[in-house]
Amino acid sequence: MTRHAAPAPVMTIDGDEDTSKRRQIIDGARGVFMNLGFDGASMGEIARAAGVSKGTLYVYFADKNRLFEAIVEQECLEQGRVVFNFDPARDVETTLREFGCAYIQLLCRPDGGSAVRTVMAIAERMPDVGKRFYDNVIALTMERLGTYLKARADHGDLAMPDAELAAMQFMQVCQATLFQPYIFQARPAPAPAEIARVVDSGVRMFLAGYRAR
Amino acid sequence: MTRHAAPAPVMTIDGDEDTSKRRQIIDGARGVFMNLGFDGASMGEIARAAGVSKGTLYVYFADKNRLFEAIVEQECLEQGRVVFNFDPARDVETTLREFGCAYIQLLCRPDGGSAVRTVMAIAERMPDVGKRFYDNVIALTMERLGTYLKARADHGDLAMPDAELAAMQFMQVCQATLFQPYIFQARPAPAPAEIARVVDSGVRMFLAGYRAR
Amino acid sequence: MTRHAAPAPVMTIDGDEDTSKRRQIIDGARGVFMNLGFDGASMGEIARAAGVSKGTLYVYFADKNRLFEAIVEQECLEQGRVVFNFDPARDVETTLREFGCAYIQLLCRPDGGSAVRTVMAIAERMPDVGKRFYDNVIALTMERLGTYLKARADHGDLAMPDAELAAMQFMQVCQATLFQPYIFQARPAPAPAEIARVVDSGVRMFLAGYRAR
Amino acid sequence: MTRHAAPAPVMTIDGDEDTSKRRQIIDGARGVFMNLGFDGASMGEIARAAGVSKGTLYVYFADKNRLFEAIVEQECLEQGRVVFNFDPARDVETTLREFGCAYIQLLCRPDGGSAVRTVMAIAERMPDVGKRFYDNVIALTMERLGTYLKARADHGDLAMPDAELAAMQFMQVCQATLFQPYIFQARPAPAPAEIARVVDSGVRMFLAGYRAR
DNA sequence: CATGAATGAGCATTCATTCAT
DNA sequence: TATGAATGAATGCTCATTCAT
Repeated sequence: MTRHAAPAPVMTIDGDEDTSKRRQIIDGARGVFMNLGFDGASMGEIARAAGVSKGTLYVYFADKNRLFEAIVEQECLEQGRVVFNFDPARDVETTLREFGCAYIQLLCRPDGGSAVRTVMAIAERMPDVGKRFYDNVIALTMERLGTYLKARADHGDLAMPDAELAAMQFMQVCQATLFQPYIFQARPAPAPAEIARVVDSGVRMFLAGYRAR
Repeated sequence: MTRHAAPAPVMTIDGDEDTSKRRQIIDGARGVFMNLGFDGASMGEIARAAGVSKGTLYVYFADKNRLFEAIVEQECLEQGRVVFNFDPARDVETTLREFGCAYIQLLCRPDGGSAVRTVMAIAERMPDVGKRFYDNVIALTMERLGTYLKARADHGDLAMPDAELAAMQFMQVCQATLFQPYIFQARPAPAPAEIARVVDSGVRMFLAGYRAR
Repeated sequence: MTRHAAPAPVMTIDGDEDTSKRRQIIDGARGVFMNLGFDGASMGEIARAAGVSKGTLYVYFADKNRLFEAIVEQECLEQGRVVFNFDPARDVETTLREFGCAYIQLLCRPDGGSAVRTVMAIAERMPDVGKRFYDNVIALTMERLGTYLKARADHGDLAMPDAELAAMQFMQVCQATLFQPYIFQARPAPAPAEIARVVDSGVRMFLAGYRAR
Repeated sequence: MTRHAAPAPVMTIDGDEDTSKRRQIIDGARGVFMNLGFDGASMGEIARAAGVSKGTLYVYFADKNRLFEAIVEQECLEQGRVVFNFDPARDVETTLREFGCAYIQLLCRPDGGSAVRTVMAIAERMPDVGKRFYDNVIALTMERLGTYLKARADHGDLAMPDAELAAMQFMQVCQATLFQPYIFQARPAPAPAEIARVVDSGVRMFLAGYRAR
């Protein structure tokens, strides 16, 4: 899926094509892109950060756009790999509380916030990149949570007409006073206790609305 | 070196400094910055859009950063001027529904979304700008809604330990499936009916959680 | 005709728009292009030769191609302005001899030869430029000589079915052993005496073929 | 550093050094150089066209210049091998007409024109290459034609003081309206009928001037 | 104050060349 | 010998900024 025209290593047994240079570039470039934004990042800076020459960048990526796309793709993969515990057998309150805290912690990690910020910033000029990130990261999480909620609804704990809407509502409610001050640099990343407090409040409101009577 | 306060206009009677050139520049520049982002906007383009020469830009603003800051400042002022009907006498459900719809419509207007996107994008490099926007636009709205909610709590309609948290929760819950797909360009701006549906659901959840029993 | 989007001088009385910078750039660039060829000439070198900054080049010309086109256009104008004495009243032999010598001298001047070489070299990638040069320089001279020949034919001195073909034949015959060794750098520019000898021989052959009997 | 003479092939019986890789490179590179010019041709493109790696290019040729020189050398050899029928026993008019047509056809073939163009273009920067091409292709043809003309002069058909000058005059006169429009891309390659017409006219003029009386 | 011509540092990108394998 | 990954200098071009008028 993410295969590119990069030179294939000759003597590796397993198919990890992303080893060595290509991966090294992506790893180095991610930080630069995320810290400075697409326009703010220069290929020279990226080359330095990745520990390769500028020319090598172009051996593995056709141009700056493609390199950026690969970074976002990688970010999608990694953020998509984050697994929350949606075991349908677990009780709703604990599950939501744990998920909420983990989700906010992810969003408010320097990496998480930067990815959201950087991709959102470029979305107008590179809609495909924006859509891809939304689909593979945000919508994916929403779907997974939605599936869990539906399972609990079938189980009789919850009652809701639209599980995915409910999922997104919960994800949003958890952000409440946490994410926006952080992403706008109005406040530093929230402390775990603060997160717990806000998520707790969110869980209470969510359950008040959707608990089966 | 060049002054930041606008030159005193010679022929105006009242001291409205923003009347003439300075204002004209801000008005022209806003669109360019919001559509193309800070880095994407060039001073030449801005000069053209504002109908002045590039040199004149530097008569009123020390550099590109300062001009951008002024734009955001102006944006704050204007978005802060948006008044929602928080008449403490109005009933909660209607007030929330109306506010929610208006708020989402504002966020999902090309201008509204662009401002959020543009400021968020630059927040890492220009934290002051980000903080200022957050404080004057988002937090301000939160405070106003919070004040209203508190009034209704005092009135006995609602019961809540933290009115501002509740306010932000409501603002977030209204965004649910609407704002993020829009800002990431995964979907076009939501239709009014869709907004109404999501806001409705948000109001229901909010009241389930905070209605006084 | 050759008007471009260059800034117009404000206080000149006559309409010489090409004064100052634009002209200065063209003059400086010509040498660089002609000596090094289109690809060999760098915009940096051109800027240095013209005594302006690299940025200024782009104020007057959209890109390297356009600058080159302007050079060729200028060259066409100037080479087109070269006037040979085609007074229809003059006798054929003298006229041809004088024209032939002047023409070869033009072709074998460093400037003349370089223009031919440089434009010919780029003709495959920029056919318009090649065609323009051919039309405005070579074909124009052919037409003027053709017109003269026709006049002399009408006068009864010459007899020829196709005056323009005859004109080109004469132009080619004059080059004989002179132009190609020069343009291929196999020999330095021919001395006037050598030119006279070859042109003389060409005139004799031409008149043998086309003198009216 | 790297040798210029080709590596001694290990498995060929006869000493034909140009058989294998070196020849393969030259064959592949010729088209690229001729189509794109010296500067326009990249070593990467050449490697691809020749079906070898970029590194291999440098095994056989010290650098791009040396490779180009070898191409021209090869071109000289091949164009020098083109044999026109200069049988001294053949009658002058037929011989000239046939040679003229063949010569123009050669010049106006894509390959022929491109070689002339490409070498002429580089002659200022690589005078040796230009001279070599002139000597081995153009002058050689001139000498052969000159030798034939002299033979016919000795035979009594023609009378001329300088056979090589006469040869070049004929070669030039044949080009008349054909070669320059073609090489400047002002017109497509001339049709055979058109060539015949112009060459015919050239033959007539030539014989009028040099036929023994 | 207003202009816009001029600047030069900076950018993304290309490409001849090298070298370890 | 043959490879192709890696290099880094050089290129065309942009743009924030300055300054004489």
